[in-house]
Amino acid sequence: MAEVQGGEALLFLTDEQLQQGIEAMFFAYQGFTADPDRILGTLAYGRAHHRAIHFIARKPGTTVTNLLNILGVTKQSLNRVLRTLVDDGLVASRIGKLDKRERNLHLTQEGAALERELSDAQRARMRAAYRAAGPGAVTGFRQVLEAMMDPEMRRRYQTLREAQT
Amino acid sequence: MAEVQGGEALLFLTDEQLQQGIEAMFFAYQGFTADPDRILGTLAYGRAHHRAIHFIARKPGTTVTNLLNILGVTKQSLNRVLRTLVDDGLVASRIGKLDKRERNLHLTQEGAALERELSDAQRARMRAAYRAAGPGAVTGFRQVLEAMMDPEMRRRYQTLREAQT
DNA sequence: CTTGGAAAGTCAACAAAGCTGACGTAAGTT
DNA sequence: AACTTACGTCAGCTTTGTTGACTTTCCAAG
Repeated sequence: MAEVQGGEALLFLTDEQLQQGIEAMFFAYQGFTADPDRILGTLAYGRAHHRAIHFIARKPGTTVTNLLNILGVTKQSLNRVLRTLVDDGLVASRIGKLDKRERNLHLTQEGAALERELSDAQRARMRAAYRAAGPGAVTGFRQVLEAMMDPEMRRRYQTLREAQT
Repeated sequence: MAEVQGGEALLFLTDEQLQQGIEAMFFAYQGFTADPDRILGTLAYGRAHHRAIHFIARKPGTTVTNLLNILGVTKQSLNRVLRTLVDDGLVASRIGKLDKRERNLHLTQEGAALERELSDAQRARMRAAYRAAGPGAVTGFRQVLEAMMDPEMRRRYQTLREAQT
């Protein structure tokens, strides 16, 4: 019976199956970061810069504190990265209009160009993976990933989804 | 028609959808490593130690070079981690019987105990995510992850699956 | 059988990026 | 006026990656 197949996955979640899921995450994440890493390697930037650029592009005008919460690092760590990006003219940090303590972060033209280059590479891989796995798999993929997040991060992830620029 | 749904996911892969997949990977990976990181934080170990322990447990007697290929780091980087594990009595490094240049790596009782603690935490989260997402989602999850890997890594991943101790 | 190269592993030094703690300044809030 | 928040920075430490130089061991060609 077909029911056995589905039931099996739910009821007989062997340690071996879970282990394979864990290893799949590990190897897939390597692939996930491989293309941007290659591009960044040629410049003087790392993965931390990519993450900052990504989320500034995603939510233009976002504040430092907001970025901090999304990335889950300390402000000292983020500041180091942000400073180089501002100094190099990839990111503009403007004093907030309403609350002058805040800094609103935007990508400059140059920053947006790098963002596009990085995103294009990563999206191309994601697209290829989606295509290879098929439409049904995509839904499952997203469901499991979402369930794997910490509740706090899931909230932020969903917030990003809603705020589609 | 139901066909439209499936077709849509394939044909209308908007950048926005791909972007969400990318962000899901990012946030999910944070959750994926959160539990082991918490445990490791109390000890003097980090994520690199976890990875080494994991794959030694997975393939007892494996060599340093093999581990190197799986982890995708330099041997010097791995060596540092390995040395502390050996010094602390978590890993046994025995000179190879056939080829004395090789070292066969095994977990000691103490090492196996830590491995179990870490694995249990990570498996628990994976199990919870699988349960929450449902049996159908699990297949899709694995398919997309597998498609996202570099071919080289996919080969290694599949090798691990076959060699179930 | 020797010798020369390749492979496995180790030591040293450096870089990226995370962390904590302390402190300063400006701007809101009570 | 006192408190809090947002941001930036200095200093110092840790983990984990990198390259370069080295030893030991193995194997194969001469």
